[in-house]
Amino acid sequence: MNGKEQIYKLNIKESFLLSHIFECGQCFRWQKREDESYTGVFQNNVLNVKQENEMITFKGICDKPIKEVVDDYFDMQTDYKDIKNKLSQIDNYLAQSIEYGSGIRILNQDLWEVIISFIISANNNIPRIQKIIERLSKEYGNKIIYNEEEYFTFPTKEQLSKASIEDLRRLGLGFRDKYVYETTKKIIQKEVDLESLKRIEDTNKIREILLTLPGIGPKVADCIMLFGMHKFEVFPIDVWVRRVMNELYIKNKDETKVNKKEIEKLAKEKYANLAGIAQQYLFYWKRETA
DNA sequence: ATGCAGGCGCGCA
DNA sequence: TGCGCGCCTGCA
Repeated sequence: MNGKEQIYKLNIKESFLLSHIFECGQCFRWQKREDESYTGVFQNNVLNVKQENEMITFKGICDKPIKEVVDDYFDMQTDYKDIKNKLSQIDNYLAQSIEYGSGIRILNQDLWEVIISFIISANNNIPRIQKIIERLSKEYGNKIIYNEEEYFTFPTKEQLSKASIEDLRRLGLGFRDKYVYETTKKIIQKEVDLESLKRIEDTNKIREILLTLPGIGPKVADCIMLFGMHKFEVFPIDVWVRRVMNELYIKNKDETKVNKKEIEKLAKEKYANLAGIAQQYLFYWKRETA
């Protein structure tokens, strides 16, 4: 199947909008094209996705049947309508943000890629994060040709372990170079084994383990669990979420002084086991309307 | 041009 | 435990 283009069409009525999915902050490797379609690389796949009304066309190079690849990656088995109904009943603020980001879905991304990507995201801006990840992929990933263009897979941990701290610095990672280097080493040596990590149920236990990796603090750990492990109950708190939670509920004059514990408590009480999804709607709404 | 961007790790009370 | 600070880099 490798090397040959596959096509898959799908009719979706709701809870699927490419701009919401790719611009809610969960992924870094999807580029919008002139025709409003998006092209991206994930695992060993290069995909172009075009949405026209309710018809969505997926095409590209996959190492498995494209339907399987798409259904898994785009989280087709999860009923977002049901989730949105539940969350909308919590309060009007959330209902409003859900309406705004109604097409958001949490992608099933590769855990390893998410770990490295979110270490890179620390104190960084999105264009630069994207550029760094592209350079890493071009330097250490595998080349895939599609429509006569070159694409590069995100490097495996073995591929990335070839990079020295100096190599990483040269690729523009800045002070995160040593975090990526050390974390890669720890994962290669199975000081943290990603396969066994995936089998752990308790999110607090997973977080505890992730926090032992350099460059991973509370926010990055929660992003990794939400985007790389589909843990819907975690609530990553970054500046935007702090901002929106303060504005909606806490109303402190100085948002930078808002206690993180207070936000955590609020999220748990209000959103419970769907806090992570609520976070995505709130984050997207606040950031897009800022 | 200085400040800032989707935090982390460190040192210090 | 909790807080303040410095940090690579690129871009406005």
